[in-house]
Amino acid sequence: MPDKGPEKGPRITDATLRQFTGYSMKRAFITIQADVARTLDPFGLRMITFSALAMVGDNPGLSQSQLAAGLAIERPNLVVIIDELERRDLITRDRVPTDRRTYALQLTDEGAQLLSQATEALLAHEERIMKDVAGDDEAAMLRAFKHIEESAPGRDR
Amino acid sequence: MPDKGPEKGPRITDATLRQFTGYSMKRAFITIQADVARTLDPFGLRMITFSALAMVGDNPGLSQSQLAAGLAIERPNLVVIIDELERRDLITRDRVPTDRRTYALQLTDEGAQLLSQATEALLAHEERIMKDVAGDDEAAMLRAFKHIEESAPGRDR
DNA sequence: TATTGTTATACTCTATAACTATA
DNA sequence: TATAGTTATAGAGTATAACAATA
Repeated sequence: MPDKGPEKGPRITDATLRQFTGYSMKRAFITIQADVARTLDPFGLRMITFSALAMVGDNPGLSQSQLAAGLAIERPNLVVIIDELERRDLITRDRVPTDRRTYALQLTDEGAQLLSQATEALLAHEERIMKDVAGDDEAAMLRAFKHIEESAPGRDR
Repeated sequence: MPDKGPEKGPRITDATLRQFTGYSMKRAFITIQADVARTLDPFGLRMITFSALAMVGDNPGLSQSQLAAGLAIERPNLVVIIDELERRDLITRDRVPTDRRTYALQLTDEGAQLLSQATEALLAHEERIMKDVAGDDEAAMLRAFKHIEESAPGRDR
């Protein structure tokens, strides 16, 4: 026996799992997710609270139901998220006169400023994570994502 | 006002979020994840239990610690997974004489057969989900995943 | 009757501390 | 003392049922 190399290494193969796009995508996604979480932490934001801020910023005046649908989360789960963002004076819940059931969500100036800063930080991190990915490959990946999303059977949510 | 179109549509934009690869990847991943879950359900498997079967199949005799590391989950969480697979007679926990602390995990014949059937079903579904993705784009996407994973700061887990 | 926001609740996934038995 | 497997537990994230106010 010549050399077994470092005795401790797990030396595990994932050959079968590597056949599946979903497996590779999960690993890449976990990497990105962890980096996003680290990047947003100094702003007191999580992925979901940042997404909520961004979507309210893009769609001022939308309702909680619309936002929940846009974020693909259930309405009850959005309530606590909006509670938190409102408590921090990042968004406002404005009553709408024509339908007193709904709230019109708006960013405060402070919310818009935080969103802008967090967006900038995320873009910088994204650039670092994608630094070894060829520009053509990134474009191809985004095309693939679009087709995958469109392949969903029940994509009416 | 000419035509407002269907009155009910949310008409929400995610322009800001679409700047981020992580956001598009999350949506694509959720699509795939849901399809994988539907596909594995008839086999009584979840994504994580299928992955455990596949990795034991590729690495017969590995320990629970090695498997947990390979699956990137914590050891305590693997225990219940192995409990379940063992109870269903899909894998065995064999004592190893040289180190009585560890178990050597093996697929049973039944486990190997179920793994084979589930793998076949997953590959068929994968083909359907990727049907509109150009072959070059799929290869580019997988290259991108690899670079993203390698960009992780603390990738020593 | 249906919808918006809400409360309560439950289930899954994930993470950590601490124990036991072995080494 | 260190490690493998285990137990208990806690925290996220996510999902459903049911209610009050309003349409």
